[in-house]
Amino acid sequence: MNLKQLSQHLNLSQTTVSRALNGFPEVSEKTRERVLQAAKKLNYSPNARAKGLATGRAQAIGHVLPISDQHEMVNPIFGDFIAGAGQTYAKEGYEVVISLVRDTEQEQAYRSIRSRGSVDGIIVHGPRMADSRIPLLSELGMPFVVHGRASDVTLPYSWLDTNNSRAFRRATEFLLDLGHRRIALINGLEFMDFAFRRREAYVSALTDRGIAADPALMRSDEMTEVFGYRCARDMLRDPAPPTAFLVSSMITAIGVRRAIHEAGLQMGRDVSVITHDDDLGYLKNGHDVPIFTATRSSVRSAGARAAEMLLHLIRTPGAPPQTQLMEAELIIGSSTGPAIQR
Amino acid sequence: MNLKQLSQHLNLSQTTVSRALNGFPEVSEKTRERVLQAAKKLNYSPNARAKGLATGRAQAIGHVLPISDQHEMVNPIFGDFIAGAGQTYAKEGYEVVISLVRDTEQEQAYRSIRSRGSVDGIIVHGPRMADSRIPLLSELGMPFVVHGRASDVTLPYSWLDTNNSRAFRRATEFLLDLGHRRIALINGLEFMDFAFRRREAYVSALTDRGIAADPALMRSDEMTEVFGYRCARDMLRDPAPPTAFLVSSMITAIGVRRAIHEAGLQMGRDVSVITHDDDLGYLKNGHDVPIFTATRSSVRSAGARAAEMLLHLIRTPGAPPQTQLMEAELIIGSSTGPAIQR
DNA sequence: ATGGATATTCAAAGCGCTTTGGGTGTCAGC
DNA sequence: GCTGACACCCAAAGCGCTTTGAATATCCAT
Repeated sequence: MNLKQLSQHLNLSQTTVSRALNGFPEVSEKTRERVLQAAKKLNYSPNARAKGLATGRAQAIGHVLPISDQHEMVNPIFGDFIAGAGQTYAKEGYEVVISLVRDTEQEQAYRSIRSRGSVDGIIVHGPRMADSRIPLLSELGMPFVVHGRASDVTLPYSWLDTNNSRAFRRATEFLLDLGHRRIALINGLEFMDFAFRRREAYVSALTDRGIAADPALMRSDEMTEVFGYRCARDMLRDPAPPTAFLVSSMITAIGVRRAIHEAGLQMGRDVSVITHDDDLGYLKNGHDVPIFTATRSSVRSAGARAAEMLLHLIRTPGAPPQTQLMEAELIIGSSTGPAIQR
Repeated sequence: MNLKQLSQHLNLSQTTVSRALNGFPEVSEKTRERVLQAAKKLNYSPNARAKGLATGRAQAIGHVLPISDQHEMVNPIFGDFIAGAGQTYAKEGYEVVISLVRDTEQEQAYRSIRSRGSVDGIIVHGPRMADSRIPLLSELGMPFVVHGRASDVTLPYSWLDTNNSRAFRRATEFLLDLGHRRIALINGLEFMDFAFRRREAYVSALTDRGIAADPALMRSDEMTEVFGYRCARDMLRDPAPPTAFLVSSMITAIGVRRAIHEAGLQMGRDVSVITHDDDLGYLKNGHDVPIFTATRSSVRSAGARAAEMLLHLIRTPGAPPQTQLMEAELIIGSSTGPAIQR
């Protein structure tokens, strides 16, 4: 069923039917009603491609996921992010198109997305410190919002980020206040902006209390469970083991906990752990009592908010860049306690 | 840059340029070369909407994710599935369009996807036992592949599934062979087809050995970490606790492990655990030594395979439905051991 | 030279929609 | 009765591509 058929069925012109469906004022209420009825009954909905071609709008948002070469995996927070953004999109009639792009093909991918014109805007995931995608998208004149920030990019752009610095500073200070002096940092890949900021905050919180950061206590890699396990296992075997771990994701923290248990220690008593918690739907940090002391920031609401920002940019051409910094809560769980001399 | 501009630039007709770019034989090698050069230099790529409108093909695949009303979450295996499928799609020049759809809006959503025509085929995720989407899509004449199966649907359709029955039967028998008699099943939601099959297999494996399944040892819910934790905690407090757990996902199994530790027990010695393992990139089951004894089946390769099947269906109209059953490996880890009388 | 393949190119129609730039009919005001 | 304003509706152009049906150029055998 297409517009032509529908309009013939109604004995109206395509113009009138189109206008009736799109809420234009110059069509009488009576005919509009008639058109809407018929459209519903005949299950008509306009062809997205034709509509897009005619209007120049795709009614779709692109999410470009950098795909990790090592693990061929998609960042597990993406599902929740899209669940949040999806709400907003659905409300406004936008679709989501995703492309998985390897690092080596990034630039080409963005250019071709641009010229294919299949999306009206883009959410940039996983920004690096000096992310070339940002100047590129600016140059291409395509609306975009970055989930995160790129510390080394100077030109203005829209972003939505968690206050990683403050979160990790507070977490570090919290551990210091508990008497911990040897605090390990199990971080994400440090060319990722969020991980860089977290490390900076951790290091400076230590330095401010007169403690030099010990490179032996700092690790950085993709945030898998196994990575957390290995780091913690190795460090706990050290003659001078850490008394606390600061971890960049729940999944990694679960690996850390596994290593702690395996070493015959008890988390929260013998060794403390603080993790960042993205508040993923399937991986809640306990229920009434949190498992981990954590810096919590919901990635689902970040998704919803980023989507709103992007839709705003799309609808208001020439709008100035939007930015938003979301604070993380420090949730006190049972994984932290006073430092113990061993 | 569009076709018209490009063809003017080259002093050729749009026809010739279009044909040159799309590899038609009736254009001389010399001009083809010239066209390709220019297209590259001027960074031309055809407008997807216009191309789609003209050809009737969208060059896009729809992934419809049922979104859980309770947790507003996207199934965590989705990321890996799409990572697998994405490889195949990218190779063949297809995009991925995803829609998040609530249960209540399923039918409407599929109809509108159909008539909007923004995708050429659909992957159906999370099939229920009597899934109405399957007859609907058949009726709409839209190519689709189901990730999983729907036991109660009789008409033929294409699917790709893990052999859940065999996997869970083997796992149950493995535990029985170790002397376990009180085996708990921590399952997914049992209106989901995979969960139903797993339960059937578990029950019949027990029955075959003369053991009646104990309803007190069977739970079913969304497969979160907290769910696993609660089930195990409650069951372990019971006067007649299970000596083994059969769990439907790694994440849930991690919750089970947490409850076991919290009860002061040791997994693999005091209590055994077998879990299904989707082999997610960020949640590998250990490295050299598996953490859990597990039935393993890679959801990433399922994605890749399902994508291939779907593309085949799209390209071969009238092709008979394709089906594929993937066997899960039984991986022996350190979470299982002989039953202990307590 | 000439007719017929063969190779190469092109103009124009069409995909399903929106939007421009009129039409027609009705009615109040003079 | 005539004009202008207003409400309502329509034919046709255009979005950027593919594809049909022809036209032109080239070449070989006659």
